Amino acid sequence: MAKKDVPSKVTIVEVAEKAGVSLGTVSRVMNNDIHVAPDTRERVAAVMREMGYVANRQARGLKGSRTNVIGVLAPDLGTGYIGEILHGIDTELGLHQFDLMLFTTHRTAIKEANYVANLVKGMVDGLLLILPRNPADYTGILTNANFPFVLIDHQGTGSLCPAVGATNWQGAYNATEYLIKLGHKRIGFITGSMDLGAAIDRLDGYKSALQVHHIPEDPQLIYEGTFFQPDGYAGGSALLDLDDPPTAIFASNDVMAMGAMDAIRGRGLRIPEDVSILGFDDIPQSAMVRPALTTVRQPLEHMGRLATQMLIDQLKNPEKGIDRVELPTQLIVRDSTLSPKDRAG
Amino acid sequence: MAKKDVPSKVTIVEVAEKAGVSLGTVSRVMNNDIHVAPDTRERVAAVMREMGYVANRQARGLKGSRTNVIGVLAPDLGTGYIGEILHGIDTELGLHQFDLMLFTTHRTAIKEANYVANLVKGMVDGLLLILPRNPADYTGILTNANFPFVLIDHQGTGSLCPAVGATNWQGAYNATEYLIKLGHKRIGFITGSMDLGAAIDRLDGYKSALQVHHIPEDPQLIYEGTFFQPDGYAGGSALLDLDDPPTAIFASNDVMAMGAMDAIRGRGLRIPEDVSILGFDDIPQSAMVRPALTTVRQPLEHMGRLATQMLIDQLKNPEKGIDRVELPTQLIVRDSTLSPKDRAG
DNA sequence: GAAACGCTTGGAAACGTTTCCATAATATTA
DNA sequence: TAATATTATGGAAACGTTTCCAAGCGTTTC
Repeated sequence: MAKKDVPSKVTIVEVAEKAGVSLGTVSRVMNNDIHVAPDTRERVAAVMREMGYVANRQARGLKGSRTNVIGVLAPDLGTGYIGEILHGIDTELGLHQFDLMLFTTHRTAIKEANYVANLVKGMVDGLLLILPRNPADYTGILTNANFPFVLIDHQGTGSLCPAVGATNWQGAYNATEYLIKLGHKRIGFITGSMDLGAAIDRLDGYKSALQVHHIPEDPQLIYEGTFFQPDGYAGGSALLDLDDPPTAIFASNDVMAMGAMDAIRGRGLRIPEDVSILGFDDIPQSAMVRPALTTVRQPLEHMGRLATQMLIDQLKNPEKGIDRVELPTQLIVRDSTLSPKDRAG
Repeated sequence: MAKKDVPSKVTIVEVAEKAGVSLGTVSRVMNNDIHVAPDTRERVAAVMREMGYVANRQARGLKGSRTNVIGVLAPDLGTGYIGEILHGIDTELGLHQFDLMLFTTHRTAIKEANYVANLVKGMVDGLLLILPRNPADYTGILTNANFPFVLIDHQGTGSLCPAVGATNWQGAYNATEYLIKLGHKRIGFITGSMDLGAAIDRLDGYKSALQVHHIPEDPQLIYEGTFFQPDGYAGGSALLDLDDPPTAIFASNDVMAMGAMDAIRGRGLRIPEDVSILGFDDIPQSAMVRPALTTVRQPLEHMGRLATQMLIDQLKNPEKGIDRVELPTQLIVRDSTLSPKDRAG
C-alpha cells in the first residue's frame, strides 16, 4: 500500500494561504484573540472548517503554551476505586475540552518523583495526583515549580496544597457509633495501609467513637491491613479466632470487608445474624454482594469531578488561593449489619 | 512566591554545552544511534544523568518522530469492563516504557471520527480502540493514513485490520449447551447491543446450540438489551411474565445478568432453584455476588495486554502483516445454575 | 605513500505553533 | 483638519528536538 499521509496534513500555513491572511491571524482566530476583525475571523474560521484543520498540539505545547491535556497520576488500575475517580475526572474534563493522560506509578520507583515531574512537564497543563504514596515527594517539587496540581484523597502531609478528600474520620466515627447503637460492644477493626492519611483517619474515627461511648479499646480487635482483599480474609480470620471474638467487624474499605465476609462464611457463621460486617467506600459491587454490604459511602466520582474543576480553575486563574475540600461521607445501611444476638456465656 | 521554573529546565543545548559536544551528538546518544564513539556516549550520558535531563516530548514529537505515548480510545469509563482491559494495557505498556493517553468518546459525536483521528495524530504513536461503536469510521481513516492501531473486542466489519477479541460464539455455544445438558429446555436470552459484533456472535452461539440439540428457537425467549443493567432487569421481568417462562436465563453480559437476578428475586423466585441465571464476561463482582454467578469468562486483561503487544510490534516492525487473534473464553460454573426442577403442568 | 573508505562529529534546517513587535488602517479628539 | 489613540494585521523569532548533509580524521587497501 502506498504510504499516504495521515488524514490530511493541513497546517496553519495552508489555512493562512487559502484565507489570504498571515499565520499570526489564523493563530489569533483559533485562540479567540480579541484583536481580529469579525469578517476576517469568519472567513478564516470558514476555511478551517472547510479544510478540516486540527491544531497540532505538539507544536502548540512546544511554544510554552497550554496543551489542553491534564495528567493523572494513579497508583494503578487494579481496583474499582481508582476507576470511579477516573470516571469523575473524565466526565468533568469532557465539559472543558481537555484530554486526559494517564500515568500509573505502580511500576515507577519511589525515588522517581522528580523524574515524573520532569517528564510530565510540557505534556500536560496540570496534574491530578490520586492517592500518592509519597505525596511530599511530589508536592514539594510541584509547588516550587509553580505547577498546577490537586491531590485526591490525600491531605498532603505538612505544607498546604490543593486537595480534595472525604471526611474519613467522621465517616468511621458515624459507622462505629451506628454499630454501638445496634448493641455491639466488641467491634473488630481492619485498618488500611497506615502510611495513608485516610487509613489513619478512619482508625481514629473508630477509636473516638468507642471512647465517647465508654467502650474500652482493645488492641486485639485491631488488625492492620493494607486495603487489599486478602488482608480482609486474614483479618477476619484472626479476629474470629480470638477467645472473645467480635460481634461486628468494620473494615477500612469494601474489598477487605468482602474478604472478611468470606472468612466469616468459611467458619460456618452467618452474616449478619452471627457477625455484622461493615465496609468503607461503597464501590459498585457492595450493593451487589449478598448480603448487600453496609458501608460508608465515599463520593469517589464526585471527588474526581471536583478535583478536576479545582485544577481547571487554577489553570484559568493562577493567582487564586489554594483550596482544600472534604466531601461528606455517608453511612449506607444495607443487609450486612444487625443487632448482636444474645450470647450465652 | 517567586515563580521558579519547573524543576530544572535543562535542554539538550545545556547538555551539549556542558559535555562539549554538539546538539546532534546529544540527540544521537539519546536515541542510541550507532554512530557515536563509546567514550563520547559515556561522557554525554553522564552529563545527562548529572543534570537530570529529561527529553521534552513535545519537541520530539513535533519533528515527526515517535512520542512514546500510545492512545486508547474507549467509549467510557463507567463499567468495570473497560477498567479490566485498561489494566492489561497499562501493565504491558509499563514494560515497554510507553505512556498512555486516554480518550473517551462518550461525549464525542459519532461523526467526529475524523476529528479524533486528526487530533490524536502527533500526540501518540499508535492507537488502541476499545469497542468502538462505529469502527468502520476509524479503521478506514487509520488504514489509509497508515497509522498503527489495534481493535479490541471488535472484529472490524469488512476490511481486515489488526484486532484482538474473544471467542464469543464459542463461549455462548458452550454455555447454552451446558444449560441444555443440565436439563433446561426453555432458555431465555438477553442480547447486547446488536450493533456490536460481540453481541451478534453471542446470540448466534446461543441459537446454534439450541439447533444442534433440537430445541426449537422461540423468538419470545429472546429479549433485546444494550449491555446495561436496567436491560437485564427489564429483560428478566419480560421473560418471567411469559405464559411459559424460561427455567434459565442467559444474559449477554454479567451486569445484565445481575439486573435479571434482581427481577427474579423481586418476584419471590429463588436462584438457582427456580430459575438458573448465566452471564458473560466474568467481571470481578460476579464472583462476589450471591449466589455467585455462573458465567463465560472473557480474558479482558489479557486482551488488553495482547493488543498492546501487537501494537508495539507494529510500531517496531511496520511492515508486518496484520494479526487478528481471538482469545478463548471459558465457562465458569458457580452457584447460579442448577437443573430445572420438575414442573407439574 | 596516496586514494578511498568508514566512522564520528558539527552545523543547520525543519517541524507547526505562539507571541511579540512593528506597521498600516481606521476612529477619535481637539 | 491635524494629531492622537485604537484596532487589525503582517512578519519574524522562538520553543526543543530530529535528521540530513558535509567535513574531519584515522584506517585500510592497492
